[in-house]
Amino acid sequence: MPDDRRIAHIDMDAFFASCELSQYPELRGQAMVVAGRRSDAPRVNADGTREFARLRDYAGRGVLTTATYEARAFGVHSGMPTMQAARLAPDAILLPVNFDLYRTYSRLFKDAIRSVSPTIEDVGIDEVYADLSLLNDESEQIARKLKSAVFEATNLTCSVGIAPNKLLAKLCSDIQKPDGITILRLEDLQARIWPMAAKKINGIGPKANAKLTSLGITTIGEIAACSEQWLIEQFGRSYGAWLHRVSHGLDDRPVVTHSEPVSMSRETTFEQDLHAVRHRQELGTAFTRLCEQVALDLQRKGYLARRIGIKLRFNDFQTVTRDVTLPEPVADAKALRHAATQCLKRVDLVKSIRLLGVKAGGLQRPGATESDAPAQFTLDF
DNA sequence: TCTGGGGTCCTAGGACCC
DNA sequence: TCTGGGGTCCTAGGACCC
Repeated sequence: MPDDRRIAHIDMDAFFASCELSQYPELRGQAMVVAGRRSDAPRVNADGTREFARLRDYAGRGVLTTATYEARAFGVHSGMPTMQAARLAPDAILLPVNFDLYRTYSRLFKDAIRSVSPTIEDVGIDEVYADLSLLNDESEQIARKLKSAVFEATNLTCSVGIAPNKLLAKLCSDIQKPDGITILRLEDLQARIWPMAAKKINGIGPKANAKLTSLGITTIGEIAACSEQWLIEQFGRSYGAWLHRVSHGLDDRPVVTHSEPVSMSRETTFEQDLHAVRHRQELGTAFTRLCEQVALDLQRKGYLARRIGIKLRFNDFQTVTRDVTLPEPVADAKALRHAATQCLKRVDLVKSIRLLGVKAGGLQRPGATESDAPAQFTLDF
C-alpha cells in the first residue's frame, strides 16, 4: 500500500432530520424527533397548513432514530426509547421515519461525490469514503468541491475529513461536525487524535470501551501508550494487536467500490409480547409475512439463498437464532417458510416472544455455481 | 413506560475429510 | 486399544455499525 494515500470520509450532517426539514421547512428551529410509525405522519388541513404529532402522543416500543439539536437540549438522543424521550420532551414534534425520502437524498448525495471523486465506498445511507489518491488538487480544495457539489445536489450540508487512511479520515470528519472540513497528516496524530475518546474509533463499541475504562484507559493516546504485548494479554491476539495498530493511526484497508450482499433479513417487534400457544394465530400471520418480505427482497434484487434462519427475542430480551443450510438455494416464500419452520421447531417456546425475524444468507445469483465463488483466486496461466 | 431494524464480521466447537 | 493435525463446513452467539 503506497504511503501517500489520501482518503476522504464524507458524513452528512444530521441526515434524517435534515431530509425531513427539507420537506417541512416550518419545523426549522423546533425540537423534532424522527421515530414511530405511519400513523404519526402529519395531517394536512383544508387551508394547506400541517398538523404534526407530538412526542407525547406516541404509544409503542420503538426508539428514537434521530433528534434535532433543539430536541437534544431536552436530554433526548437517538437510540433512546421513545416513551422515555416523551417524558423528557413531550412537546417535541414527532415524525415517522421515511426511508424512501432518505434513500432519494442518499442517491443524490453519492452521485454528487462521485462527480468530484469517482472512487467511492458506500458505508450506509449517509456516509461514504472516497479515494483521492489519484486527484491532483490540494486536499482543502477537494474538500470544498465535495461540499459544494453535495449542497448543490441536495441543499444539505456535510462534514469532510481527509487523512492518509480510512480510520483517520472517519475520525476527522467528526472533529468539525456540522458543515466542517478537517485535514489531517500523520504528524498531527499526537496533537489531534490521541486526545480523542477511545470509543470514537470504529470498532471500539460499548463492551470494549467498558473494559478499557475498567483498565483506566479512556483516550486513544492512552491506548497508544500501552505495549502491544499487554493489549494482547488483555484483549486477545487479534483484537489486542488491532487496538495497538489503530491507536497509532495505522490502517491499510482499501476503499472498496463494490460489494455483494451477504444476507437479507426482516424482523418485527410486536406491540405486545406474544405467546406461542395463546397467540398462535398472530404469530403465524407475522411469520408468513416476514417470509414473504424476505422472498420479495431476494427476488427484487435477484438472489437465491441457501441458508435460512430465524431470530427470536423473548420478553426477558434473551435472543436466540437458529438456521439451516439447504441442499439447493431458494427464493420463494413457501420454501423460505418451510425452512424457517424447521428452525422454529428447534426452539423451546415457553417464554413470550417480543421479536420475530427471518433471515436469508448464503446468497448466490441464479445460475451461479459453487465454483463461481472462489474464482477470484484462480490464477490465469 | 425500558431497550428498532438492517446489516457485517468474528469466534468457537463439532462434524467430517484427507 | 493411548488417540496427529490440517482444512472446511455447519451452527449459535455476540460485538459492532448506521
